[in-house]
Amino acid sequence: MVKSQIKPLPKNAPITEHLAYLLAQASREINRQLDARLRQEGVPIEQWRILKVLSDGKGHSMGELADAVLLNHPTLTKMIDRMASDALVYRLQDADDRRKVLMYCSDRGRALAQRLNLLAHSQEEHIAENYGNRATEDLKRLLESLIERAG
Amino acid sequence: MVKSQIKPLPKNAPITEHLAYLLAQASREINRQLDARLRQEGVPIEQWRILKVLSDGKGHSMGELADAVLLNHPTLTKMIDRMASDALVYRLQDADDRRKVLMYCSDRGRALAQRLNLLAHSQEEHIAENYGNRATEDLKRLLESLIERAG
DNA sequence: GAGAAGATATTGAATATTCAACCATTCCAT
DNA sequence: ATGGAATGGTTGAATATTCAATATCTTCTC
Repeated sequence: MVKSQIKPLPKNAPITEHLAYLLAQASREINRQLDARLRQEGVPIEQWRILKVLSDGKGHSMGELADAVLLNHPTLTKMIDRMASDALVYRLQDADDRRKVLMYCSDRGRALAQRLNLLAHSQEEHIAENYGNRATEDLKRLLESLIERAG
Repeated sequence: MVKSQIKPLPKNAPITEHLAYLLAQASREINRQLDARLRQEGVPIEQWRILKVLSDGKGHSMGELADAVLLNHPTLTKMIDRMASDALVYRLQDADDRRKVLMYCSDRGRALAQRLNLLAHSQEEHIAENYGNRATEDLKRLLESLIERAG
């Protein structure tokens, strides 16, 4: 039995060998493509994420939502302000813990979410076609386990 | 022979099943950790990338650099302004094509780059330890090929 | 149960990013 | 060679994000 063939990252490896860089590059590119599709509805990616999470119909607190959609609290507050004035979502104070604000999406928001889901779904399919189902699935599973350990 | 076992993404899959989301989440988390380390030197990730690219000693045009460090042009211009006033980098007009500006890093910049490389390298090692060499390598190769096809 | 400590969300000022317009230079066609 | 298109970079205004401070409510402790 032979020791692992994998060589350690050389001290002065090019930036393209760093995991942090590869993740940033891939994320940037894929999200740029997704963004281009969602712009058909004039909606930035973060709003799609918010609508998607809220379309389960349950109330979600701001903190919960911020984690789920990868935004920090003040940024989310301001984005929700915009979406509320577009009548896509609305706030209700939590009766059990009155510090909390529960977010819901309106019928209008839910309808938009559905149209956005179609656009996002078609992008996923496009990736799977070009890149291969196997590779796509492998990549997703590796990312999930990285996220789990890194958290 | 059996057809692929991989099932297509359901129409209303949770957001955590979307590749774009997983990439954003993983990139955010890993880069947040890297950022925390680089802050020991008071430098944001983008400046590390810039210094790393420029420490080959050759001149790099702004456009070239913007691509390499994942910033768009105006953002890069302003960041270079700051780094130039910190005497980390300097501009020289390209003699062959006077539209271009070539960027170089100073000795001070190169020294900082070396310290940053150590911090970044130790993070890579930390990831490889916690996550496994095999998984880390697999993930990198999958990301590289995704980037290649998506470009 | 009173008061301190912690949690949740928002705000306002400072900072950073983006979009569109701009200037300078080079390339290309005539 | 000359005028128009294309390329490379910067700037300024508009927009978005972040940090620190704040207000409100809950929980814990004595």
